[in-house]
Formats: sequence, structure tokens, C-alpha cells
Amino acid sequence: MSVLKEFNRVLKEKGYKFTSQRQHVFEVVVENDGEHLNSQEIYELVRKKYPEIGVATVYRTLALLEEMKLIYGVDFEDGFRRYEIVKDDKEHRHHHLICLECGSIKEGENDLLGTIEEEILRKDKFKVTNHKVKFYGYCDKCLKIMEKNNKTHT
Amino acid sequence: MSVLKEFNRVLKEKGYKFTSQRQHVFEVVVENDGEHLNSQEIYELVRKKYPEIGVATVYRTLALLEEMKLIYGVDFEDGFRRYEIVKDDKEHRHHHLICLECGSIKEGENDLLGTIEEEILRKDKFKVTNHKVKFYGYCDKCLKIMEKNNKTHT
DNA sequence: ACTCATATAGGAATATCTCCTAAATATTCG
DNA sequence: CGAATATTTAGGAGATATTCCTATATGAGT
Ligand SMILES: [Mn+2]
Ligand SMILES: [Mn+2]
Ligand SMILES: [Zn+2]
Ligand SMILES: [Zn+2]
Repeated sequence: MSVLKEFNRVLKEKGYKFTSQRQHVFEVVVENDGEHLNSQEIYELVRKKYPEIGVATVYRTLALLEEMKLIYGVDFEDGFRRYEIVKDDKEHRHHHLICLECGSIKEGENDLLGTIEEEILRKDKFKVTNHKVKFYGYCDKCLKIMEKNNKTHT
Repeated sequence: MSVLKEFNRVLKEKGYKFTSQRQHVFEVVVENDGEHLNSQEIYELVRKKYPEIGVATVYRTLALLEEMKLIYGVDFEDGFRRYEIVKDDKEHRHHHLICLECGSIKEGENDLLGTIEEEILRKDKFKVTNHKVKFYGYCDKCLKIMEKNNKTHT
């Protein structure tokens, strides 16, 4: 797996040691792509393969991985810090479509904001290097249900 | 002040009682527009005018005001929940430009994402009603300093 | 003013996350 | 390989933001 090699390479590069704890935490985030696991969930999953790991190590490692730009922190305002793997474009994140009805979280494309960022540079003289974008609204499924209910009511 | 009348009206409408605690909390958020105060800061400011208020009441009230869509919660991932007043367009929020160098937070315009939301509706069949957008990068001031340093080094 | 549902104060409880320290371990070098 | 050493870890204590609990207080309708 080339992701793991990259992981090892970046560790070396920054002078950090390769430990099985770090590898397991990273692997759990990689294996659960799209899940947006929180720290505790990651801790539980790592424990299945590496029961002796401590919770502080998981927190430390997640912070380290984030600093190394191998994972991203996401915040869905539910009291947990959540994480996802960094893919392809390391600089620009994908956005999330959060349904206010069913709570589903869908991932969007990551290159929608290019023109807006140019506009921000021109207008605000602010050089954007990354963004965190959440769209709230109604997903396809819920929209259809709401439409149907509307028809029934009239 | 028409904001306070609106506040009173929405309270009545939803069957909530008008209390001086609620008024003071709301006023503090209104008076500190652009500041993004956290719950504790709001608590301290309210105490200056209303010393007997309890911290739980402030938290309860902030949640209530958010539910009433009179204030918005913002998250700058510093461990505090922060709040800002809702202005003009109740449905669409402004975005924030966060400088990675000096930590400054500048507010952006709130109508940049219209075309993107149309695209999301077409592509993802997701009806956007609101968004939370943070841009990370470098502010005008820091960009200039960085440019100058670059020149010095070469 | 009386009634009563709602709201509050204050402190206890919860929960996420961080800090501390002795022991363990990865890496380097001979 | 084995020793030296700086880093990392486990586990528990600690920190701190937020919520819960309950007796008391209060707003609003009559
Ligand atoms: Mn995601
Ligand atoms: Mn703002
Ligand atoms: Zn939905
Ligand atoms: Zn700056």
C-alpha cells in the first residue's frame, strides 16, 4: 500500500519515529474513508487490533497526523472532533452536504471554489490556501419525501 | 432598537417568556457584532450589567437564540463555541477569512456561493439552504510582510 | 393579586480532551 | 548484533467547557 510508504516517508522526513501505534491509528482512518470517525471511535477500532494502546496516544497521534497533513479534522458540531483521510489534492478539501432532515453527510467535489478564491484575492487581498465548507439543506431522498407529503396535504 | 422588538416578537411567537436574562444575553451579542464571542466571554459581559445571572442560563439562552435564528454559532476550532448576530439575510451566512499567520478573522460577503449552490442542486440533487464557510490563508498585512522577507533573503 | 407553567441560580455531574511520569521502544552508531 | 539515547507510550490524574438537577423565583394571563 503506497499510502503507508508515504506515511513512513513523511515520518522520517520530520524526524518522527515509526511506531505500531501510529501505524494502526493511521490505518483505521484510511480504512474508514468517508466515515468521519471521531477520536473515540478511532480509539475503539484501533483497540481491536492493538488492545494495549492508550487513549492519550490516539489523541496525540491524530494531532500529529493532522500536522503532517495526512488527515484532516472535520467539525460537525456534535461535540466530537472527527477525522478524514487527505486525498489527491493536499491543499484543497472537499465540502460536505449535510441534510437537515435525515442528518446524512455526503461529500462534494473539491474544486468548486476556485473562482471564488480568485475573487477573494482581488477584493479582500486575502490569499486562500485551503477552506472548510459545509452546505446545509435537504438531500435528494428527503426532498422527494417532502414533495410527496406536500401533494398529499393539498 | 428594532432588533429588540423583533426579539420580543419572536419570543412571544414561540411561546417563550421574556426575561431580563434573555434580554441581556441577546444585547451582549448584538453589541459585540464582529467579535465572535464565546459563551464564557458572553457570560462575563452579561455579569457586568446583571451580576446574578448563572452560567447555565447563558448556555441555555444562547442555544435558544440560535434555535430562534437570532444568532449563529461559529466554530474556529479553538475549543470554544462562539456566537455572532444574524443580520439581513437570515438564510445565508457570511464567510470568514482566517489568517494562518496572524490568526486574524475577517468577514467576507455572503452572496458569493449562489452559483455554486445552483450547481450542487443540479449535480447532487441537494437543495442548499445555508452554509458555513471558512477560508484559510494569508491576510493582506501578512502577505506584504512575507513578500518583504523574501526580498531580504535573496 | 392569584395561579401556574416556565425559567433561573448554583452547584454537581458529565464528557472530551490534555498533562504527567515512569517505563518501553525505535533508531543510531560502534 | 548490542549499547546508548532521545522519543514515545500507557495509564491515570487533571483540566475545562458544557449540561444536568432541583428547589426557588418569576413572567404572563386572568
Ligand atoms: Mn469528508
Ligand atoms: Mn462573522
Ligand atoms: Zn436527508
Ligand atoms: Zn495575517
